[in-house]
Order: sequence, then structure tokens, then C-alpha cells
Amino acid sequence: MLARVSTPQKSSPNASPARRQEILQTAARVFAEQGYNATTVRKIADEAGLLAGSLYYHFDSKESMLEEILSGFLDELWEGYDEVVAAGLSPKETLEALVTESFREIDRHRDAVAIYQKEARQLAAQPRFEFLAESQRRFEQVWLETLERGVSAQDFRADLDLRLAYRFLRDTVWVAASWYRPGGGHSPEQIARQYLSMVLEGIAVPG
Amino acid sequence: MLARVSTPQKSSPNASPARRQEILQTAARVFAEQGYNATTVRKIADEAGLLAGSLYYHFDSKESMLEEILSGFLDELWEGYDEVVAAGLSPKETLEALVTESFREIDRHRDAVAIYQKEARQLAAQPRFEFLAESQRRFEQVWLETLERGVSAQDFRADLDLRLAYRFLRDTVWVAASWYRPGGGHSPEQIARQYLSMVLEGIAVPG
Amino acid sequence: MLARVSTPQKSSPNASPARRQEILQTAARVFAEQGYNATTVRKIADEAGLLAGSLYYHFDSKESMLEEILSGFLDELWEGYDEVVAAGLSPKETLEALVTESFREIDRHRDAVAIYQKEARQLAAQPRFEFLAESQRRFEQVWLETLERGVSAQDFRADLDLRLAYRFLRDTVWVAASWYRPGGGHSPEQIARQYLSMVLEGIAVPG
Amino acid sequence: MLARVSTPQKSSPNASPARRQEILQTAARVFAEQGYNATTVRKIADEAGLLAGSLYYHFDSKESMLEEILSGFLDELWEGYDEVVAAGLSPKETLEALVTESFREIDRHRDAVAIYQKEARQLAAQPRFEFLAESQRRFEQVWLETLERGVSAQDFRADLDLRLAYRFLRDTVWVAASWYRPGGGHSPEQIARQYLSMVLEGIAVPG
DNA sequence: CATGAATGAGAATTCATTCAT
DNA sequence: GATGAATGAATTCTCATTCAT
Repeated sequence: MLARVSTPQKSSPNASPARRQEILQTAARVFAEQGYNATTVRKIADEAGLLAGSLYYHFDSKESMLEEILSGFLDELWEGYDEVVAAGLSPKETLEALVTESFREIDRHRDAVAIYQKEARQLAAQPRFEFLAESQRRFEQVWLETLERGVSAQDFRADLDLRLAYRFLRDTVWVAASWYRPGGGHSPEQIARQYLSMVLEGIAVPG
Repeated sequence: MLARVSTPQKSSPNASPARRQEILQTAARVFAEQGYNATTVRKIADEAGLLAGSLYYHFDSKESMLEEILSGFLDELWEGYDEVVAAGLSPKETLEALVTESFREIDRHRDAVAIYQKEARQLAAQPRFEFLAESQRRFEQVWLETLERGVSAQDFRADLDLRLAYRFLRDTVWVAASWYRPGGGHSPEQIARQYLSMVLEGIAVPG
Repeated sequence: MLARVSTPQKSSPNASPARRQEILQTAARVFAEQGYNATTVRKIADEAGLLAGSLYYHFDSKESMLEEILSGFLDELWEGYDEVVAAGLSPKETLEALVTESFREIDRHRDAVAIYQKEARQLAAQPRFEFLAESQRRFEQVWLETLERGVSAQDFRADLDLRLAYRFLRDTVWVAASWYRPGGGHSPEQIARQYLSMVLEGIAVPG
Repeated sequence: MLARVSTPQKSSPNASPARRQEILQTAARVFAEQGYNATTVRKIADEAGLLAGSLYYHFDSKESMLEEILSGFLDELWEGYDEVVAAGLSPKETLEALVTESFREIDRHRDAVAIYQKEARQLAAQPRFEFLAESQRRFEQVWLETLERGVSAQDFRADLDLRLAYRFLRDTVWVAASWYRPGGGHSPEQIARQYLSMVLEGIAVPG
């Protein structure tokens, strides 16, 4: 199990989940736009239509909002990934499915992904965000295994530095969150197809 | 002109460049490690071996250190890029040269690149960091042109979404700064070659 | 329009006016006693019975307190002056009314007047305190006009250097704020009468 | 004796008096323009053409510059006043001589007078500036005595509140420093005459 | 659930002053 | 006499957080 099994709702277990979720999405948006550190709790409150102090009825702290945003995203991500892994596909099909699933998550959790991209490295050092490090480890494992299986199965080139290829794929996919706009002409699946085409076959005319 | 024509040294232009540069490198390292916002001026001072207030003898503000770090990096980057562009190479050779030059800059300005990756989007909105937006525009122009020329010359596949391909290349290259360690077994040129191999030919075994 | 049409209450416009006003009066007193620059925000807070940081719940900055104190005073001053001017009195009566009104304002806004005396010249150069310069211009205009009308009407001596006389009157009246103590035996009207007697008839025994 | 008998030159008794005096005049000008507190030692140094630290070769501290400026002015002022008092003139002539002498001092020590006007009240509380309080006391004594003698001699009106009249005269004269520009068309003697005319005979047409 | 008012720790910055060279 | 480089204390201001109402 990866992030959190159950999403934590520490304070105010009786708070209406709707309002809570609304605030959380507002927070995610502002964190993504301005960066976590640069976002004041007052800014979130303003955008959510209440006063800064009132946030603390719903959440323990600014940090706990961040935690909930990130763990919520990772929980869903791993649900998708686990399904892919469990499906017993060929290495190439697995890679295609993982990339496609990733773009779907970017589509659904754009803000969370953007926050993750920007803050994960720093956060992972804190005990509270240990689950980020854990997720990273498992992420690497899944992808590396797929690449290794693919080399053995002659799906992928044998002359690759696999750690480099892993990073290449990982970055390539996730960085998309920084410019991807949901509802902007391309569906996640379309984007995934294009990316896969470049990644698998290269951009050069074979010759 | 890109970043700044001449690197600004606002306060104490006569300050010994040695100490100044030393402090600036320390600042760059800490900014890269902890993020600009999360870095206190005191932390920089501690690491540089003086008191927080003393930094202000050399620099106007924390922000001016950031500006100098980023514009210094971009100045050098564009020196390299301009040379490549002026060399009149084929599209594919140009792309190879740009990627290689990029990895060389990452090698030389690892901290600045990491800061750039993390902060540029937010910063570019401020008038003071207008040069970041300008650099981004020119960057896009150079790469897109190269891709377009390459499609015409049948160096690159004709079925690519070029804007997507541009982002793919851009991200792929620069994100490397987040994990690349200078002196870590691979030279910038070696990394560049591997990247180019993946990018140009793909990771799949051609079928 | 003179100072501000409406007194600005930038931050927390809904803050209880009572506490706000209390703090503002404390600030005015301390500014008057120690000078604006020499007054620390902490000193104000101490005297008002809260912590320095808490001031920023009520006000944007130390400077905005100063602005509000001065513009509040000038707003009231001009209410009074405008009434006098609108009354259509003879030049001499106008001058008497203006002087009397001035002493009344000194009585009501002693601290603000003292601050004004000490800081206005420097402040007026800043865009934020443009309204001080504007007030000064209008002030001069009202007084000079009254003097000129008075000379024509043979209320005042024809051999006066009017600009000199204007300064003489202006300073004479306002400097009183630096030593005038409200509730100190003399009412503003009594002080005004004495001043007027000296100003109009001189201190020498005629002869 | 009033201020200091001998001007103190605490540090660097070997410093060339010329340079010293030059710096002191620069300091006086800047203090007068910007206010003592708002003036940085660096600003003085800039204007005097050396570095901030170098000022400390000539002076012990910023405060000691201030002290020297003010005591220098007061020393000269009292030389003039003492002569007037010793001359054995009639009360009215004494008053005329004091006013004239005051305007001469304003002419010669414009900056010092402006500083005095703005800062004396606050400074007089500090032991170091005790001489300001002393000067004020003696000042009041000389003027009040002259007024009292004048009333007895029927030079001045008997119905005056003498303390009020004293303040009236004092302020009237000294405030002039805030707008008086040496070499601006009027000699100190001319200004004095005009002031005296207003003060003695009033501005109204005698009826 | 929400507000208004505050707290308190820490942030960046300023500046008079020192001192070895 | 002057400089360059620092010190260290103080200053304004920010902000997450608390809590009585």
C-alpha cells in the first residue's frame, strides 16, 4: 500500500465533506499556481470565501491540506497503476498502459501533479511526507522492471542505459502537467499516443 | 539580446569579484537545494561564513542574488546557442548540437538550472524577471524552427505535432538538471548522446 | 477636494472602528512625542496594549497609520475652513475666523498638528503624501486672498510684504501646537483672541 | 557660558580642520534636508566624497556630528546675544537688536537652525544635549526680561500675556529658518525690519 | 460553522560602527 | 586618511495558528 489507505480527516469528522473538498480543491489550485510556500493561508481562504481562521475548523494546518492533496492523488494513481501491473500485459503494452494511465491522472489531478512536481523532492525528506519517498521507490521499481522485461523480450533496445531511460520516461510524462490544460483540444489518450509514438519510435525519420 | 547584455552588479561594483562570486555560488546551491522561498538569507550567510546582514554589503537583496544567478546562466546559455545557430548546420545536426550544448550548460550551471526549472514560471510574471519570459520566447523559436526545418528536410518525421515535440524535447533535456550530478561517471557529452539516441530513434526495437 | 474625500481604511474595513481609532490615537500621540522615524512600531503596540505584529491586523503599515492621522486632521480642518470661507465675512473677520478655527483644530488634533509641523515638508515629496502638498497650496491661497482683500478693503496695512505676512501668520498659528496643552487654563478661543490682538495691533504701545 | 566653551574635537586631533569643517557642513545640510534620523551616515559620506567608515576618522559618531553642529551654532548665537544684552539699550531697541541678530544667525547657520527647530525638543531630554535645554532656559530669560522691562517702560502694551507673547516672538523668528533662503533677495536685516514692523505695530490699519 | 482579534516566531532588511590593511 | 568587509542589534513586516464569541 502506498500513500495512505484511508484519506485522513483529522479534524472535525463531522464537517460536511462537500465544503471540505471544495476548499481542498481551491487550495490545490492556489498551491499549483503560486507554489506551496508562497501561498498564504489567507489567500486560500479568500478564494474559498471564508476567513483564514475558519480554515482551521476543517483542517489541522496548511501542511495537512498539502498532505491530503498529495496523498489523494497518489492513492488514485496507484489504483490505476496496480490494475495495469495486474493485467499481465507484454512489456511494451504495459509501458503504453502506464503512460496512458499517467496522462489520465494528470488530467484528473492536474493541480496535485503540478504541486508534486515542484515540491516532492523537498517534502520527501520530512517524516510526514515519507509516503512520497515510498511512492517514488515503488514507481521506479515498476517502471524499471517493465523496461528490463522489455529488453529481455526484445521489445526495447538492448543498448539502453536503463536508469537513464527510466528518468527520461518519467520526466517526459510528468512534466506535461506543467503545461497540460484539461479540456484543451486533446484528450489524455491522444496526448499519450503522441508521446508514446515519439518515445518508442523516435522523432527522426528512420533511415 | 537575451538575458542581460551586461551582468548587473548593482551594489558595490568595486567589491572584490572573488568573494561576491563565492557567495553567489553558495546562494545558488542553497536555492537549488531548498527552493528560493524556503531559503532564508540567514541560511545563505551561514553557509557562506558571514552574518546575514553582511550579505547586504555585496547584494541589494535576496531577489537580486536570484536575478544575478539566473541571468548569468542565461547569458552563457545563449552564447552557446547563438554559436550553434550561427554554424549553419543541418536540422538534425543543429538539434544534436543544441542538446549537447544544453547538457554542457547543465553541467556548468547545475544549480542555476535547477532553480530555473522550479521558479521560472512564477518569476517570469514579475517585471524584474521579464528576461526569463523573453528567453523562453526565444528558446521556443529556436527549437521550433529547427524542428520545422527538419521536417522539411525529411530529417524528422512529418506526422509529429511540433509543439508537442518541442515540449517533449525541452522538458526532457532540462529536467535532467534535477538529477544530474557533475562528475558522476558520465560527461555531459555522453549523457547527450544517450538522450539523443532515445529521442531520435526511440526506445523500441524497430519492427 | 483636499485631503482625501473619504478617509481610507484599507485593511480590514470591517474592523471595529473603536479599537482602530484607539490605536490610531495612541500612534498619533507617540509620533508627536518622539517623531515619526524615531517611533518604533513596537512602541506603539506596547502603548496600545498589543503585540507589534497585531497592529498589522488593523493597519497596512506604519506609514498608513501616519497617512490616516494626517488626512483625518486635514479633512476636518478643511471642513472648518470651507465654512469660514463660505460665510462671506469681511477680510478682517475672515482672518479672525480662520485663526480661531485653527486654534480649535489644534485643540482637537493636537498630536496630528504636531506631527504635521515636524514631518510635512519631508513627507510632501512622496507620492503617497501628495495631499499634503495640495493642502499647503490651497492653504496659502485662502490666506493670501484674505490678506489681499484686506489690503484693498483697508483692513490691513498696505505696506506689507504679503508673502512675508502670510508666513508670519501661518507659522505663528501652527507652531502653537508644539506647546499648547488642551485643558490648560486657556480655551482655543481665548488663545486665538490674544494671538489676534498681537497680530492685528502689534505688541508695541502705539504712539 | 552656554553651549560649549571650546568646540570639541574629540577624535583625531590631528585631522585637518578644513576637511573636518567641510564634512560637518555637508552633514548639516543633509540633516536639515532629510531630518537627523532619516539621514544615514552613508548619505553624508557619499555627499562628502568618502566612504561611510572613513567618517569615523574625523568624528566619533553620527551623534557627535550633530552635537558639534548645534553647539557651534549656539555658541555663535550667544556671542551675538550677549553683546546685545551688554549694550544697555532700551527694551524696544533690545528687542529690535535681538530679532535682527536672530535673523543674522539664521542667515549664517541656516542648516543648524533648521535642525534645531526640528530636533531640539527631543534631543534636549538626553544628557549629552543638556546644553540645548540650558540654552532654551537662558533664551527665555533674556526675552522675558526684555518684555517685562518693556512693559514697565511703556514700550510694550500692558495687557499682554507675556509668556504668550514670548512664544509668539520666539516662534515667529525661528520658524523663518524653514523657508528663508540666504541670498534670496532680502538681507537678514531687511527681513528683520519687516518682521519687527508686523510684530510691533500689527498688521491691521490702526483705527 | 464562521468571525474578529490577537499571538509569537521568524523573515528580510537597515545601519551605525569597527578594524585590519 | 581612506577603504573594504564585516558585525550585530534593531526594525518593519508576514503569516500560520489560536480561541472566545
